[in-house]
Amino acid sequence: MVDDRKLDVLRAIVEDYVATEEPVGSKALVERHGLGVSPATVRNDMAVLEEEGYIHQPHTSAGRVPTDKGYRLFVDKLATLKPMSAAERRAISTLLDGAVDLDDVVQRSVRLLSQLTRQVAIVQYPSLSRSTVRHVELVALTPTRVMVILILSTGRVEQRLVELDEPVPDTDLAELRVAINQASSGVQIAAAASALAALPDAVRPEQAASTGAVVGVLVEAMSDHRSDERVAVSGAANLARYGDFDTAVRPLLEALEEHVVLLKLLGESGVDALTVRIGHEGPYSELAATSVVATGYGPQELHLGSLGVVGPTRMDYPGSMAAVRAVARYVSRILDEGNQ
Amino acid sequence: MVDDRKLDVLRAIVEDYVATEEPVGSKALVERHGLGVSPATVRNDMAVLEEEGYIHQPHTSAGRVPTDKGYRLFVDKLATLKPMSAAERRAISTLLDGAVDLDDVVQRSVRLLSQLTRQVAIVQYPSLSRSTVRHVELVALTPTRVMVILILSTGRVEQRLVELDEPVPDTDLAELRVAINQASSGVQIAAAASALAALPDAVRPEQAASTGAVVGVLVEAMSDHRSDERVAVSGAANLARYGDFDTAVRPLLEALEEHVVLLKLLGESGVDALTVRIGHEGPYSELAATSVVATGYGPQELHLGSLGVVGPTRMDYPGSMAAVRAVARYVSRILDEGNQ
DNA sequence: AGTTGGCACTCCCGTCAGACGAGTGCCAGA
DNA sequence: TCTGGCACTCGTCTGACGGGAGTGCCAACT
Repeated sequence: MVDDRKLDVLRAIVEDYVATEEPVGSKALVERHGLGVSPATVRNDMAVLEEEGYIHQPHTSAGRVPTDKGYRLFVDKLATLKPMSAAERRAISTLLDGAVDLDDVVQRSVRLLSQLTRQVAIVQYPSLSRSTVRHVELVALTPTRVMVILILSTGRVEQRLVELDEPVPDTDLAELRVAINQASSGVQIAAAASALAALPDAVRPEQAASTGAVVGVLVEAMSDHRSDERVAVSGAANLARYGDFDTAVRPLLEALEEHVVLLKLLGESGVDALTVRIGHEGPYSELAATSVVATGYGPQELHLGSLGVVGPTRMDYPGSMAAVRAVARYVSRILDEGNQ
Repeated sequence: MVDDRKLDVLRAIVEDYVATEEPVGSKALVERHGLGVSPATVRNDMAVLEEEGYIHQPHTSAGRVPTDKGYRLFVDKLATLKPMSAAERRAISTLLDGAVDLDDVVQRSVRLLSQLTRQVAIVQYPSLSRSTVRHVELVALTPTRVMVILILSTGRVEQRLVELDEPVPDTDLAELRVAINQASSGVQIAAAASALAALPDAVRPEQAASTGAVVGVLVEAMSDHRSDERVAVSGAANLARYGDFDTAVRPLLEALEEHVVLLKLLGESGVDALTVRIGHEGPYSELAATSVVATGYGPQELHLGSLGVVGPTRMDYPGSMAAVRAVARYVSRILDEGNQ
C-alpha cells in the first residue's frame, strides 16, 4: 500500500536527491522537510517504497535513490509545474521578440531554454513539409543564371541557383514566375511540388527546357527534407556540472553530435502536450541515464517541430517542464504572428 | 647547447606523450624510437632540455612532459605536415562538393574537420562585410507587405519583412527595385549601405515613405554584423577522450558556448597561413591547457573567415595542421567557384 | 669530450588493515 | 500505527607499506 505519506516521502527523496546528488537517508529527510514523523517511520515507508520499486539502495547502509519508476510517479502524480517568475517571463518575451528572422528565433529559443533550465536544450527547426508556399521569386542574375527563391508560410526562405543552357528573356521569366505562383502559392508544400511537376508540359515548347530546369530545382528544394532534420543545440557546457562522467555525460555528449538521434529523442509530442521520457523509457539504451522533457510547437495546434531539454534522470522536472512549456508557447505565438 | 640529437629527443618525447598521454621516460624512449644511444645519454639530453624549458618533470622520478615552449619548438622546427591520404582527400572533395548552399558548406566542413582530426572543429561563417551585393529583390506579398531579399556575392542570402503604412503599386515597386540595384549591385557592402541611405531623397515625394522603409531595412541588414560572429562547432564529443576533465575539458566546453570567445580563439590568420597557438599563448588564461590550429579561408587571398580546431596542448599538431589546411583550401575553392 | 653502465635515491601508486560513521532493519513498548 | 533504541552492515577515509619506474650522479670507457 502506497498511501499519502509515502508519496510525500517519495517526493522528498526526489527533491533532495536532485538537489544534493547524493543518496538521501531517513534522518536528513525528516530534518529538511517538516514531515512530522520520526526517522524510524520514514524508514518503514522507505522499505515499502523500495519493495514497490520506486526507490533503490546503492548498497546496504547507504541512503535511497529514486528509480526511473519513482521519477515517473513523481512526474505523474507529485510534480506541479514551477511557475515562471515575472523576471523569467519578461526575459523570454523580450529576447524572443527581438528575433529578426526564423533562424534567429530558433537560435534564441535554444539558448534561452538552456539558460532557463541549466540543461542541454534542443530545438528542431520548423518542419518544411507541413507549411504552405507563400511565394516563389525568380531573379535573373545573368541571362543564363537564375536564382530561385522559395518563401514559405513559416517564414523559411530557401534559395537555389539554376544554370540554364540558353538565355531566357525577361518576359518569359516573368511569365514563368506568374505560372509558378499560380500553381503553388498558398498550397501545401507536397501538393505544390506535384502541381509544379506538371508545369513544363503546359508551356510553349521553346520554354519547356528552362521551365523544366527551374521547376526541377524547386521540386527538389520542396522535397528536400534536410531542414526537417535540422536541430539547434545549446548548453552542452551544463553537462560539466554532472559528476558521473562515463554513464551520464559521455553518452549524451556523443548523442548531441547525431542530430538524427536528437530528433528521435524529442519525439513528436503534440503542440502544448508535454512529454517526459525518463531514463530507460527512451529509445536508446546508451542513454538509460538521461531524461527528456519535450513538447511540440506551432501555431494553431499545427505541429511544426519539437523542442525540449535533455539531462540526467536526476533533473529538476518541475522547473524543466515549466520552462519548456513557456518557451514553446512563445515560439508558437511568434510563428503565428509572422503568419497571420 | 641544443644540438640535433637533443631535438630528436624532444621530437620523440612529444610524439610519445601525444600518443600515450603519459610522461615518457628515458628507457621507453630509446626502445620505441631507434635513437641509437643509451638511456643514460638520453637522460643527459633531457636534463639540458629541461634546463632550457622545453620539457618538464611533474615530479622527481616521473618521466618528462613537453612544455608549451617545447611544443612551440616542435611545431616550428620539427613538425612536417602529415600528408592526407588519398582516401581522406577523396572524402573531403566528395563531401564538400555535395553541398547545396552556403550554410551547407559550412556545416559540412565543420563536421568533416572534426572527424578528420578527432578534435573540436570550428568554422566561422563567411564574413558579410567583405562581400559585395549581387542583387536585391523586392517581393510584394500583399500590397503593404514587402519581402526584401539581399543576395551577396558569397552566396549568402538575407531576407527581411517590411510593413508599409500605405499600399504601394507594383509599378512603383519595380522602379524602386531598379533604383536599389543600380545603386548597390556589385558594390562592397559598406559602400552599398551608404549609397542606399541617400536614395529616399532622390525619389518622388509620394514614394519617399515606402522607399525609406525598404531602404532602412536593407541598410540595417547590411550593417548587421551578427553573421560575422556566427560560427559552427562540431566534435564536442571528442572531448570525452581526454582525461583531465577539470583543466582541459570543462573550460573548453564552456568556451564552446560563447561564440565570441571562439572567434577570438580562431583569430585572423591570412588565407593559407596556418596559425598555431599553444596553451598560454592564447588570449584566455582559463584555456591555458588548450591549443588552437587555425587558418583563414576565402577565394583569391580574400579573407572571408577562419576555421580550425581546438584541443588540448597535447594534440597531434602535424595531423591537425594538415587537415585544417586541406579543408580550408577546399572551402576556398568552392567559394571561388560559386563566385566566378 | 662525449657516452655508458651501475647504483642509490626519490616519489608515485596500489594494496591492505583498521577506525569511523552514516544509514539501515528489527523489535519492544507506547 | 508510530517511536526510540540498538546491533549490524558496509562504504569511505586514513596511514602504513612495498614495488616499481624513473632519475641524477659518478666513475670508467672510447
